[in-house]
Amino acid sequence: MVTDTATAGRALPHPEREQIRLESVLHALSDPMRLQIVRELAVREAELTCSQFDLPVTKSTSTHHFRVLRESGVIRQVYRGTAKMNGLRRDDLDGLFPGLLDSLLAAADRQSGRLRAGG
Amino acid sequence: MVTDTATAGRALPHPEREQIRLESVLHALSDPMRLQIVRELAVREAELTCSQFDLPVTKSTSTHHFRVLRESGVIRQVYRGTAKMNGLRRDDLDGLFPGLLDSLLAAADRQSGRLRAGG
DNA sequence: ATCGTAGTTTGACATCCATCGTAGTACGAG
DNA sequence: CTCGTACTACGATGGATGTCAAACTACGAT
Repeated sequence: MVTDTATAGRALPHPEREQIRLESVLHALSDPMRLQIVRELAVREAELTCSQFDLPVTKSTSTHHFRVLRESGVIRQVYRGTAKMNGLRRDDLDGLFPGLLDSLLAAADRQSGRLRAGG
Repeated sequence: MVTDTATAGRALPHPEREQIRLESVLHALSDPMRLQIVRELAVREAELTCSQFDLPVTKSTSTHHFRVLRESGVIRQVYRGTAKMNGLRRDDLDGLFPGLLDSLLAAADRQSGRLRAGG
């Protein structure tokens, strides 16, 4: 039943670093749900399972968003047992677009604070 | 008689600086056509008319893209006679999200060079 | 073997989006 | 007033997107 990649679990397609397209990254981050996921991944600085995020959508929709993030090269997903660990591809993004991720995260933080303060 | 600033015939709705949303900016820039427009505006550092861009789409589509950029707060559009001048809202964007625009432009430049080199 | 947990897949649906063509509007020059 | 230029508005269309519900798969624990 289990394939020969048993310990690694199922294989998930990721773009190579060189294949990551800026437009796809921006598109991935232009969704509030996905931006929230990325912000949380960045602040925790750890790999998180999908279910550790408290997203106001169903599981199917979560799956969809995580896949968009993975296929655009923003996160890396790895199976560990029944869980699926999600990690930010910080090295790849920083290598490709130095400073971009930090600017984006800072911008998101700023806006978040601004919205919280100004209503 | 050509007046300096106020032709003021048609007024175009722009979001105030505080109304600009990061997600909308990212969405606006996630389209290749619009990213190209913004890059050109940035490198020229001047206001350009719509027709000064050499976009591989029809005029209707151009109008659409410029409107998305304006409504997201990335560019400012002003009528001058029959022409429509387009300018990057650098001050507003830098004020809201310091460093973001430059990081994005640098990322776009990098990718452009990478794609040109690696075919 | 059975079960529960975690996530996937499929199908459906409403919406949005990029694009086009054609017809229309605004403005300056003659 | 008429004409050309520059851009807009409208309608259409094919494709992507976000969302859900329901059925399904994979894995660890009991």
